[in-house]
Formats: sequence, structure tokens, C-alpha cells
Amino acid sequence: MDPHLLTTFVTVARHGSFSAAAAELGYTQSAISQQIAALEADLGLPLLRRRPVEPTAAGRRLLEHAEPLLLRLRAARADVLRTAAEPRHLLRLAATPLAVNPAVAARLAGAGARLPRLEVALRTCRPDRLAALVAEGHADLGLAGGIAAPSDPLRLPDAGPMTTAGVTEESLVVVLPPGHPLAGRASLRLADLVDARWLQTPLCPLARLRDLVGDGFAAGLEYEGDDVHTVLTLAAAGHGLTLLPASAVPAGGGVHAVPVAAPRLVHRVELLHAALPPGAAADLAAALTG
Amino acid sequence: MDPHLLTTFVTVARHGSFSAAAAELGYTQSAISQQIAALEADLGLPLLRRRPVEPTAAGRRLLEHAEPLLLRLRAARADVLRTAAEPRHLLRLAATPLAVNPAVAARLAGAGARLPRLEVALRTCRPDRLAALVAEGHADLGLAGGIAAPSDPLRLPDAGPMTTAGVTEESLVVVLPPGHPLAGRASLRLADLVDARWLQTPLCPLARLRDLVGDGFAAGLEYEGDDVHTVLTLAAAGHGLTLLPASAVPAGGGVHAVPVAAPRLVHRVELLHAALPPGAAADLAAALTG
DNA sequence: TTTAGTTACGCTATACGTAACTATC
DNA sequence: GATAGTTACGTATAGCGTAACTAAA
Repeated sequence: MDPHLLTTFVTVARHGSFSAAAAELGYTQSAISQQIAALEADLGLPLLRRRPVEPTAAGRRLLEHAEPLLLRLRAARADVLRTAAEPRHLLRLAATPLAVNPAVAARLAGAGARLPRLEVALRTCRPDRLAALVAEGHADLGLAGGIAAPSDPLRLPDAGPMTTAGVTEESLVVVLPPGHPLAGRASLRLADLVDARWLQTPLCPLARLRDLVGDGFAAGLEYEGDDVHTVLTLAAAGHGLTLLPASAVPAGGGVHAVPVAAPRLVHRVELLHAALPPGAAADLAAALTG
Repeated sequence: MDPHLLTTFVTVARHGSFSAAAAELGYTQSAISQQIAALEADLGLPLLRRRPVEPTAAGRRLLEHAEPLLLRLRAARADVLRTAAEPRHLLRLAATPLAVNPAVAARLAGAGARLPRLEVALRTCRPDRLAALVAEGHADLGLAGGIAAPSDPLRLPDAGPMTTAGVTEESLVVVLPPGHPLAGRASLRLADLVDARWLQTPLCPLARLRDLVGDGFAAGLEYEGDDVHTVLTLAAAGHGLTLLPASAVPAGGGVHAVPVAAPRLVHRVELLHAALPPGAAADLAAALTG
């Protein structure tokens, strides 16, 4: 269970090919073969079927573990190295697109005005990747947005010890295409929409909805990106329903936004960070959460 | 960041000695010295100060990561091996002491009556160790008890992908020593007790209370075991207050049990398991959750 | 001076690449 | 027969133990 072998294993599984993995990792194909053999010998189980290369049942199980394991390993290394890192003048802020809502943007602007020496680089990413970005040290601060019950914390992928703090909570709306029979309603109950077709997006993962509401929420179209505009366009074209914070749906933007009456859910934004680098990071964090 | 070196590092840190770690791990002291040196060279940072042996700031940071990392590694191995394990006739059930409450015990008895071929070995352990026990495959099923808001899941230490299902929820009482001024009350608000002295026990961790209620809850005496009787005895002797499910406090047992009015909290029991071994395990799980 | 971690050095086992082999499409 | 993974084998090196060394109590 050497992480080195684990990395090789996930690479082979991803490519479905020893040779391709060898090329990516800078080894010969023979070395990859030997590494996989070593891993299989260690566990005493075949992990891959050959020709075509695909994981066995045990291999699939291992894949589920390997990715988060390797992530945590990288996170641990990054965290330890951070304790000895140079002070940075530039603060790297990563956020999910919906996390930068009007309230958060205003606080950011306020902090920028009050802290003239603060330099912030902002990038957005999918919610499911944000924690990894912060944990691995590619961002100093993370603003994660997600769906949760009021004042409940978000369920973030576990990437090691991290500090989280609630920032804002905003009510959710169901995004309906024009002409939808329910478009005129003042509010909607999600329980009445479990049988509708929904967009599967990282911004509103259906698995999370099933978790919070119950079974149903069949996926219409799956969109793997994190762009709100694209989601709105897809929703307007009737590919499926989705849930967004009210402020993210423009008035008269071709879709109808109907508030969610039950269950009580919000779009919650949380600030997360590992050890903060010295400097303005703590000030910015205070400005965002305070 | 080889797990092998990580294991050596945590062992050395725990013992505060290279030689003691060498003895435990079956190496020479020289090998340990070389392993620590290799780890420090890999990270480019000193992790331990010598004579006396104690972790540096970076070392302390690494220790926080290393334990859960190694746990997950063992859990991954156990989980993969489980896919090829022989069917077991004996089902190993691990539970926190408070998880085996009257309702759960009755369901267990019912399952035993309906499934004559079911053989169950039950062991108890501290709540914070239960997830690890199940993840590492030392138990097939786990019954975890803990304090949570009603219908909220427990916060279990993350030891990899695991299935959880709620089993029971029971109201909580404050355990007061005889003669306590509040003993006569019909109910109590925890917010009024934040300044009292509390028992620090794995069954009712004060960190969790601070999380759910707010600051305060100073620790009187810390008890590291998982024995309910001991906790009751300590509470009766006035070492501090604690929270227990109502069914765990015997009537006329030398202590007063006063229901908690606010915030709304319960003692929740959850069933957790990784991949279930073939056989009666699924039946028992169904009997407990159904 | 004793105790405890480090360094030098030799040995072995591991892990890689080259190249020959083999099985599958 | 071409493609792709395996096996054999030679070499480099990483990791351990023995033993000599060094620094702190």
C-alpha cells in the first residue's frame, strides 16, 4: 500500500492502459507492470483485469480509497511545508462561483478599501474541488458555497484538519424554464418536484438533494463545469430544473425563479483555510466572517 | 512522506525516544535515526528536537495529519481485503456503551430470535474509536452513540467511505449530584450551565457541547474510559456535570436526572459499516435500523 | 562518565531499464 | 502479425545492522 504504487494504480485505472500510465509517470511500461504486480502481491488480490485493462471488484474498492488518501497525503505535506513558508504579499483566494454573492463581494470590497496593502488573486472552481485546492496549498483561503439546512455546516470532502467559518446564508429558488406550468407559483415544495428532471451540476449536486429531501431527482443533463451562466442557459432551454441562490438568477433572464418553501434549505457560504500565512490573510478572513 | 517513515515518526513522538520506538518497531536505534533523518530531508524541515526528543512546530503539524492518514491507509487495506474475505459465521458487533440502550437491545434480541443461525460477538469501546474499529475491519458492524441535534447525523471521525444509518434518538438529561441546587428542577437549559464544572468524558465530550451550545463547559475531571457506571459515580461524587441519555441514569441511583429543555439535543445512535460480509450481517443491520 | 542520537560502512533487497517473451485482439 | 502486458536479468540504490563516533546531561 505504498502511495507510490497507489499513484501508479490510479493512473493506470484512469487511462485504462499500462503504457499510457508509463508515459504520464515517466516510467517504462515494464516498471508499471512490476509496480502493479507488487501492489497486487502486497494485497494478495488481482486489482486489474488485463486486455482490456479494467479494475476488478477489489480494484474498484481500492480506487474509492486511493484518491482521497493521496489527496490527504499531499495536503499533509503542503500543511507542514506551510509552517516554514515565506510570508506572501499576494493572497490567493479560491471560491465557488456562487460563493461570491453580492454580500461577499461587498465585504471583499470593504476589506480592500480598509487594507490598502492587501493584494488578492481570486479564482473560481467547482465546489467539490475547493477543499482540495485549499488543503494542497494552491489557495490560501477558500470560499465554499453549497446547499445545506439553515445554520448547518456544509458537507465538504474531508481533506484534513481545516478551519471553517460560516459567512452568509441565502434562500434558494427553483429555476424553471419559461412556460413551465409551475412558473407562476409564489413558492414551491421540493417534495412536489422529486419526479421532475433535474440538471446534474457541481453547483447543485442531485446526490445532495436526495440526501436532504429524499429519493428522486432524476438527472436530465449532466454539466461538469462550474459556470453559472451555462447552468442558467441549460435551465432556460428546459434541460432540467436546478436550485440556485436567489441573487444568482437575474430578473427577466429568460427563466423563472420560484422560492423554495419546504424543506427549509439555504445556499450557505463558508470560509475555509488551513494554517493562515502571516500577513493580511487573517484580516481578510475576519472581514469576510465578521 | 512514506507511510513507513510516518509510522516511525509518530512512534518516536509518542515515546519521546528513538530507542523506545526502535524497540517497539523491531528496528535498531540507528535505523530509526536514519528514518527520521530521511523524513526530515524529504520535507526539508526539522521535525524533532533532540535531547529531549520533542516535536518542532512543523512536527506537531505533521502529527495531526499522520494519525488519521495512517488510519485511513489501514482502513483502505482492510476494506479491499474484505472484498475477498471468507464468509464469517460470527458477526462482530462493536458499540459505544450508551448505544446499547433498551430499544437497541430489544431489537438485537428480536433479531436473535428471528435469525437462529446468527451468532453475534459484542464489544464496547469509546465513541471516538468506534469508526476506526469498523474501518480497520476489527468489527463488522458498529453502533455509535453520540450527542447531536434531532435528526442530525453524528460527527464521526472520517475513516473512509462508510455506510451510516440512524437507529434511535433519545432525549438527554443533565446528571446532577445529590443536593445540587438545581436538582429539583423539571428541566434545565444548557445555556444556564455553561459556567458549571463538567466531566470531560468520551461519552459526553465537552468540545462537542461547546460546538453545539457555545463557549464554556469548563472541565472538572477528565475520565478517559468508556464505563457508564464510573461516569455516574464520578457525577454523584460531584466531580462535575455530564449529559447522558435518560435511560442510562438509574432511578434512585444517587444522582438526579433533569431533562434538557434547550437547546434541543438528543443522544443519537447510528449503525455504521463498511462493505458487509456475506451472511446474516445484512439481516442484523436491517433489524437494527428497521 | 553515562546515556542517547548520529555517522560510516558493508551487505542485502528492492526497483528500475533493457530485452526477450507471451498472450490477446 | 501487431499490440500490449509479462518475465528474465543486470545494475543502481535505498535501507538496514554493526560498530565507531559525538554531544548532551
